[in-house]
Amino acid sequence: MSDKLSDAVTKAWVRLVRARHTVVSAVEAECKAAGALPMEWYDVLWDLERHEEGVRPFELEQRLLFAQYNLSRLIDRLVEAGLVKRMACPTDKRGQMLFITEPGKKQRKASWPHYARAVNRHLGDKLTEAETEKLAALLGKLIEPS
Amino acid sequence: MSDKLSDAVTKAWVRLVRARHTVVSAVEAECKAAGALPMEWYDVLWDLERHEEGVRPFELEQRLLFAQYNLSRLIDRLVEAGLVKRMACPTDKRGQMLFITEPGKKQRKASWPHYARAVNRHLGDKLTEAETEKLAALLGKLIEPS
DNA sequence: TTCATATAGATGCAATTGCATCAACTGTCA
DNA sequence: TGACAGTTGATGCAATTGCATCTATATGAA
Repeated sequence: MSDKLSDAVTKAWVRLVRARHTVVSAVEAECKAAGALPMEWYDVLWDLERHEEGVRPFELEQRLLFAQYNLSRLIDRLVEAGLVKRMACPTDKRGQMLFITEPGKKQRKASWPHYARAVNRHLGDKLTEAETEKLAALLGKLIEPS
Repeated sequence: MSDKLSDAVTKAWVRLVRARHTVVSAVEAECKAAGALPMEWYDVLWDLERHEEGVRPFELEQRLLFAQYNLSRLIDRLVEAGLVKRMACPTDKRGQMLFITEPGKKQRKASWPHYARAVNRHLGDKLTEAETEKLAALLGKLIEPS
């Protein structure tokens, strides 16, 4: 029983993977061509920008669903690119606090319109407002903890 | 205008990425722990199994949305593992025909129940039948060519 | 305190991916 | 025909990812 998949579940599974792939690769290709930052970089910068008080890497890891070792190296790259600053964490000597730099803010902001346009084109324009809300609601159920 | 994202579109975009990540990583982790084949291997084998007459790599590329260079090397690995056979293509000397081997069929089949259970658990069980169908229909609209 | 266990983050190494480009055909059109 | 653009698949090299493990510090129980 539990190792039968209904047609509906199979279809939803396949389409979840396909739709995400189709939409994300179209958006990323367009944004890359336009010179925008990669999506992951954008996400980190955006999170840091909304938390001016500083962010711990493990928070980012949880909020953005990164693997720890990938995030660690992504931060390296962001720091090297001058978009993020690492500071020692005052309350935990193991840890660090991350901050977005001015160039980071500038580049994040410059990338935004490209993402907005691309997401509208490849997602927003394909659904009505009501459908979009319905989709978000259904996807929400897949994310909620069990 | 087109570089504004409505709240609904933003939410759907974020959740599309999150939901796929959450569901796929849960499914893959479970299947891997159970000793099942990786999802990509499974997909290729399943496609080959349904096309006993042989499959050209470029067909796989289109049907399964692989990048050409990734597929080329994935096939290398499958051949090396003895799950797939490469044969010269009789009608196009540039090309090849791919076939699943008996061990390939066996392993594909052995992996199936693990995928079925995991997909049921992480997707099917989170939605009603009607919701699942609605989700598939909405995702379908994101895949359809423009 | 003091030891055991858990958490934060980094890193060496192997595997995979992305990019650019190549060689070997095919198919088309003059 | 025969040049030429297009297709099929492979590959060198750099970048990224995954895995396992490590160091340093924190935390909690005895």
